[in-house]
Amino acid sequence: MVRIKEDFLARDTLVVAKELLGNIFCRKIDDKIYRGIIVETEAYKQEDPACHAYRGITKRSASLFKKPGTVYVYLIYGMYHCVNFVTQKEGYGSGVLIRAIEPLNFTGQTNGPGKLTKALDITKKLDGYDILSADASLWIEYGNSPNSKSIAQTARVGITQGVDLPWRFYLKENKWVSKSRPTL
DNA sequence: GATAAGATGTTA
DNA sequence: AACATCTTATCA
Repeated sequence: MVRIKEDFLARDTLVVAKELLGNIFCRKIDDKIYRGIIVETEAYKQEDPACHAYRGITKRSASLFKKPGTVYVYLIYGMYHCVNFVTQKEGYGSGVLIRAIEPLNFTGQTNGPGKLTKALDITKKLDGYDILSADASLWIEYGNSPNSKSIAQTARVGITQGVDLPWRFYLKENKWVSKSRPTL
């Protein structure tokens, strides 16, 4: 039950995205703690056209520029929330999108970015939240480090820019990884 | 103030 | 493959 600290997140976003795999996503709701293994992530950096921080700081993306450990939650397509953890350093807009987790002590649909936020009641109320604070209701604990051979690296899902960047990481043969999208 | 596009999920 | 559905960004 050791929580990750700022030094884990204050590194290159690609490294953080890869190393978050296998760690435990924790969410406390009404004194119950829900835990799940992070099985799929994507990296987003400021100089990447697909990143919300690409065109500078805006009202929506402001949290991406805060210190490592800040939560960035936004609404997509008017109906689904997506959750990110901010990385690197304050003032630089970057983060890791959590796309899927494997539930450990609860049941729920968590094999997609919109589904896992719905299952764990993650909404814009948590945007700008600090997961490193002592009384956090959302945080990450160290889990089992996956064998490097079990990690797959591919292009990201659901974007129209920066498609050539292989910045998506997931655990091979894990049934909780999100399904590929139909052609747009 | 209007408009277009979007880091998705469900259904058929 | 189509659609549900609405915030945000980007103009004017």
